[in-house]
Amino acid sequence: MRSDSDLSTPARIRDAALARFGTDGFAATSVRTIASDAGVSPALILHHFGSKDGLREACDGHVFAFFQRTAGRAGQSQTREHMITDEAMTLLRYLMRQASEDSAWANTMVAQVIEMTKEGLAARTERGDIRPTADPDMRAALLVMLRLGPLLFSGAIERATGADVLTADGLQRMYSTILEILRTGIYTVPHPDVEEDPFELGRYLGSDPGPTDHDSRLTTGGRN
Amino acid sequence: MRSDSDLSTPARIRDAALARFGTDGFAATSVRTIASDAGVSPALILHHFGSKDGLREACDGHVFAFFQRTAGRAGQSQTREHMITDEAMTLLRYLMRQASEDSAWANTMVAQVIEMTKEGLAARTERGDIRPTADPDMRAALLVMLRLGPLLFSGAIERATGADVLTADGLQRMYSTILEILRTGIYTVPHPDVEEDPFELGRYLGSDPGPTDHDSRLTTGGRN
DNA sequence: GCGATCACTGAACATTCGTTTAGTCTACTA
DNA sequence: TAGTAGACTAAACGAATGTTCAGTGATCGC
Repeated sequence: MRSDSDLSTPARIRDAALARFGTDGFAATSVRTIASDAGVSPALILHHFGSKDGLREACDGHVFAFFQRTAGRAGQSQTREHMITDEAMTLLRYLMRQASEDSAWANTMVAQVIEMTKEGLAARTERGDIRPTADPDMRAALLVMLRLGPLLFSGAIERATGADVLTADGLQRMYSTILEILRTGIYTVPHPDVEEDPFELGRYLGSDPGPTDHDSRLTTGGRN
Repeated sequence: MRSDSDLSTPARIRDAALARFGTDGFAATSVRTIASDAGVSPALILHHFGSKDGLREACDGHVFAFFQRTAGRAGQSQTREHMITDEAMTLLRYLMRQASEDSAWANTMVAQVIEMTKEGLAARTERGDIRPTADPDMRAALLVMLRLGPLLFSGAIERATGADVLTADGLQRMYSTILEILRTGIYTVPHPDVEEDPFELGRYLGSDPGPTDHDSRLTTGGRN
């Protein structure tokens, strides 16, 4: 295990940026915040990376390089361990955050992940392990979303389930349930009546959690 | 169909804010942008809502009121239509965006959606329609994520599948595939060997899509 | 007609933002 | 040992941010 101080200064800055961009988003994170996290001056960041955008590109590059590296070890893993390391989780979260903010690079990257997932599923379908589907692209996309999307909603998921999916324990619990769903689905029969669908949005909302008086302003009009 | 000009000015401002906050996020959206969208001066927004935060609370309240209203019509829908209206989609996207930005209100709201989904699933499990599960909370959370999470990743999904999940057609295609997964899962046998899991992250990444020179800065050092 | 009220705006406010500049300190090289 | 290069910072820059303020014009009750 390397400690933060073992890293070069640019790498320390980049890691601080990755964490902040991943949790708070690009626009909501200031250069000064990253500088403070990394223990350097704001000017040094621009000295090394040219601009805030340049820093983001360095983050993109680091994410790509990391997965490029781990991709080389794919299929050679000796363990049954599917767990994500803390480092990979930070990078995946950054990637998904960037995609949610519609970064062209991140969108293409996620699309590639979906593509490779589709290919993996197709290969196993040919071998008979995986069911064929009417829409392989969409199925692969949804499976990637199911696995990586929750990284951006850890707060809501924790409130609902008590599990923090950003920790190893919570992630394990999530993966178990994902596998359960992918094994048998959720219906007892393959062709259920979906009319009474549990996702009908109308029945979704309960009591208002907020401290706000909400729409009242729209009727009382202004405040002067 | 009402047009924008039929709405009161505060409502028009609020709708512009909902759209912008939902697509770009709260921090990345300026009061001036919303004012321009709504065709008013920035000062008027603060006249009606007090602050940018007050405007967000009004958005929260509107989202809550909308679903509170449609919840009253739950189970009474005469059609088999599970489609989301454009308005509901905008509001759901706003809600998920807020949750992804860790808004306490949105997190609680999404947690409530998960809770009600869990209750719906439990009731149907008792009737024998839905399989029991070892982790009802997590399953409900994942189903909600599967359905609503993609609203924040429409760009990546479109790049991978060609379907824009923010339109009725794309959404229909997504829902069909979700139902397919929930009917039978993806495995041909209920207890597959998950060691060779299609989600293993190592095999995920292909060629770099970016125009960036990436990590090179970290080794060449600075730019001066 | 008159005062009050309220929707609404232009201009300015203070703060924060990303960025630039000038300069210090350290380390290596000739 | 003089000189150069690069890591690094304090201070300031202009632009953008959220917000305030003074004021205009219309509407309404009296």
